[in-house]
Amino acid sequence: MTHTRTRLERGRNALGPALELVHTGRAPTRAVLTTALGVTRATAGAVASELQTLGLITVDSRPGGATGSHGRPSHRLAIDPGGPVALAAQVHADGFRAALVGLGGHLHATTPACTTVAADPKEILGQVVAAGADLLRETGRHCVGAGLAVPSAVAEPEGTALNPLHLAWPAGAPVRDLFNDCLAEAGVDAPGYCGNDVNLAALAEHRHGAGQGAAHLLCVATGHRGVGGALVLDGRLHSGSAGLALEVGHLTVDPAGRPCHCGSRGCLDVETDPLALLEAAGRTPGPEGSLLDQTRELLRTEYATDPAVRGAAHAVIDRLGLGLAGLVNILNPDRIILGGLHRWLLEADPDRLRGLIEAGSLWGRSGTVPLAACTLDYNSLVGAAELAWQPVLDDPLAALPA
Amino acid sequence: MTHTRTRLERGRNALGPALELVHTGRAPTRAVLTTALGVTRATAGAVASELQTLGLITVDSRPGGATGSHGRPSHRLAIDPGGPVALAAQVHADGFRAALVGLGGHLHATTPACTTVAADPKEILGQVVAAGADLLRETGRHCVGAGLAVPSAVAEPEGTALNPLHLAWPAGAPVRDLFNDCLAEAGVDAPGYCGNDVNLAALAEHRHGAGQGAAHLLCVATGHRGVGGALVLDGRLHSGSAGLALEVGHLTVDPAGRPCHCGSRGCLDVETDPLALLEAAGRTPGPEGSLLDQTRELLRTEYATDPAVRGAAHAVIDRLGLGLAGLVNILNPDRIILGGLHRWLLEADPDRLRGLIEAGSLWGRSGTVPLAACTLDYNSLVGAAELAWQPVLDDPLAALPA
DNA sequence: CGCAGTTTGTTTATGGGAGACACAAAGCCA
DNA sequence: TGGCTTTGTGTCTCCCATAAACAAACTGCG
Repeated sequence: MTHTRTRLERGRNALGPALELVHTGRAPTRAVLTTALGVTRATAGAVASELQTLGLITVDSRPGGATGSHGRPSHRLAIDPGGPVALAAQVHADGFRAALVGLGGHLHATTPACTTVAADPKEILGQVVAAGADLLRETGRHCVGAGLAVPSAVAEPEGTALNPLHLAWPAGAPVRDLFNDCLAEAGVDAPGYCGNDVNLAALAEHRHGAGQGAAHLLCVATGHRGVGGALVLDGRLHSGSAGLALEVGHLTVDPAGRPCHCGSRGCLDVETDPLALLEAAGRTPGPEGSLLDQTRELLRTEYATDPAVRGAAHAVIDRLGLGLAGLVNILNPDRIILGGLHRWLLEADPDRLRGLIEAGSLWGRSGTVPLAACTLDYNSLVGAAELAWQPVLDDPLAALPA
Repeated sequence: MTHTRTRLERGRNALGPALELVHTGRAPTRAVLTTALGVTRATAGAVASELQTLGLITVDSRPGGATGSHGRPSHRLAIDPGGPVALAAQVHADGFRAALVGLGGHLHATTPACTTVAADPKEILGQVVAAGADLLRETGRHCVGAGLAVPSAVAEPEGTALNPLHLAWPAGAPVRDLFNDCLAEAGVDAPGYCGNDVNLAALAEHRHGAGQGAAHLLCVATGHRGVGGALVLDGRLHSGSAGLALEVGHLTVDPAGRPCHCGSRGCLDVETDPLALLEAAGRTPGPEGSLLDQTRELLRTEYATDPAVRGAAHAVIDRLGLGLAGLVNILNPDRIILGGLHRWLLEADPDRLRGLIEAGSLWGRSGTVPLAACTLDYNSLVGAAELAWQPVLDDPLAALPA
């Protein structure tokens, strides 16, 4: 059961990589943990039991069922469902939401979607943090940290929101500091981190969703308004030297297109977001439901029957394909995942989009560009939690006092 | 002088990082090596003397001159000028060149520029390798490996040249295999590596030139024809999942511009290369000298006096600025360096180019984008040598048999 | 049922590499 | 010349990981 004393008390070397392997589902058993870490069985055993005593994972020595192969069955490794959690928060154009997320990207609790919006960031952040703190109180969980997803580029290392256009916040709002203030006021004793929502969604998808195993993952998504991008390189989010990478919204995809608030015309931001599709289809935005939901319904119910809808979808797909081809030429990712409306467009006509990317990129002409849909629910929330989990993944012993 | 025996014979842990620090000029003395590695003085001393016995660096315990500060003077560390070399080779639209490059990016010998061109890659590679082998014979140096720079994207892991348009080679030519064949035939017993010339130039500039210290370095350059780009992230070349990243030549910078061989119009490739500047200035390419040299002369002698030349330069600068702003929005580099004609354009009017980038990028609007010129001579050759040196930098003991 | 074969977990002995520490060396400055 | 500062060197020790041997648990077969 337990190991010798001398082993249990020691350091911090392979612990982080081992926890990350379990966290991302790449080490379901102790045997594969051994080979994935490239260490001996003895070391892997010590590391696993150390993580177990930290309360982070469970080591199940009685699999019970048949293993399907020869030899002694390996111990099952899993995230401890009773372990600590991270507080995740998201604010967007239509409201906010909070959640508790454990290791492995497991959602333990979520608040219902709240539709309050306010021009004062402190006000909204106070509400979402209070909602998260309530969840913590109800569940009695230990909280390792808190993460916040915002629909804006977040400058590093300042932690300021540079272009929160769709929140009507002041540009340059110090979201990270405000978030930490709200955490302190709500009695949550944990560090707070902030990031762009699409960046965090990409991170979550890379670790737990459609991006698993990709070395260079590109994610492009449109939610309520505007278009965001993200790049995960070798497992780490590439947010640029100042946190401003992958601001893909202003790639030009139609030189004669709509004017954009950036001063140019035909930007991805205004040519491929939900409003663009509705307008191209000759529809006016309805009063209820978000624009994203309206486009989803439109594609689901009328894409097959209404030529105008189909034509509009194709036009938007064509512009999206142009933008993605440009990104592929610059980044050469080995997987592309699409979220929001872009996901529905991909699913409406995958071949059209794929063909455009392959025709428009050097790489596409020489092979197949793997294109997939985001699959995770609440991926921005899960990604926000990843920010809070990162110190634990980097060094579990240092990050957990116990 | 020498250390205790037990220390000299051991492993391979801090050796690589230490050699890289000396190689890139960031560890001029043993004291700063100690702090840069974050280890104790004892460890740094053992590592330095190990590298010395390997014949890679010199450790000078007698500085002689005044140190300018208190305390015992630290031992000087330098690349051993008598150490091994890498064979570097470059082929381009107008010919080829070979060189021997030591650690630290030191050029030990170069062949004169040769203007032979041929549609058969094997023929040219045989000639350039033979020239390099002659240099090796003349100098009697030990060769750790060979690197080749080509003006084409090089697909990894195949090692094939995907778009050697300006060499009139067949697309998909297996350059790395051909290069290794030529090395073997020339009696050079060393592994051969290949890369894109601009990528390798960026790598060289990052380690020894204008890119030193940059965490996210973007390099854009135009040589004889076309435009290339490169990105160095955290000290490693980012060449994408298949070696095809930073194919920036086909960013659209003028929707109504010249037709491009890629099928689109107004690509960076055809709007900002030397030919584009000459045409915009109303000049016809002269018979002698490369197009690059002609544009350099034009800018040097007539930019200040001829309004047509100035207007043409400004037009090209404007398009380059548009392309760079797009790249900055995607990559958010903390330094941009320009080579070839782009360098001369930057030096002709730095404020104009800088202003365009800052106006056109989210990051630029919030701060200063560091923009600089490439400074290294033969940076593609030095970068090609870096490929060959990389195994030594990663693990000196494993890479050097002695 | 028992045994060979296979794979995995556990224990013990061993060793390499880096840190802590004390001391020596080599320059400044008064 | 003697204090002060910084750096190089030797010794001891500890920590982490490995190797090797053994034990455990399952499959499949006769």
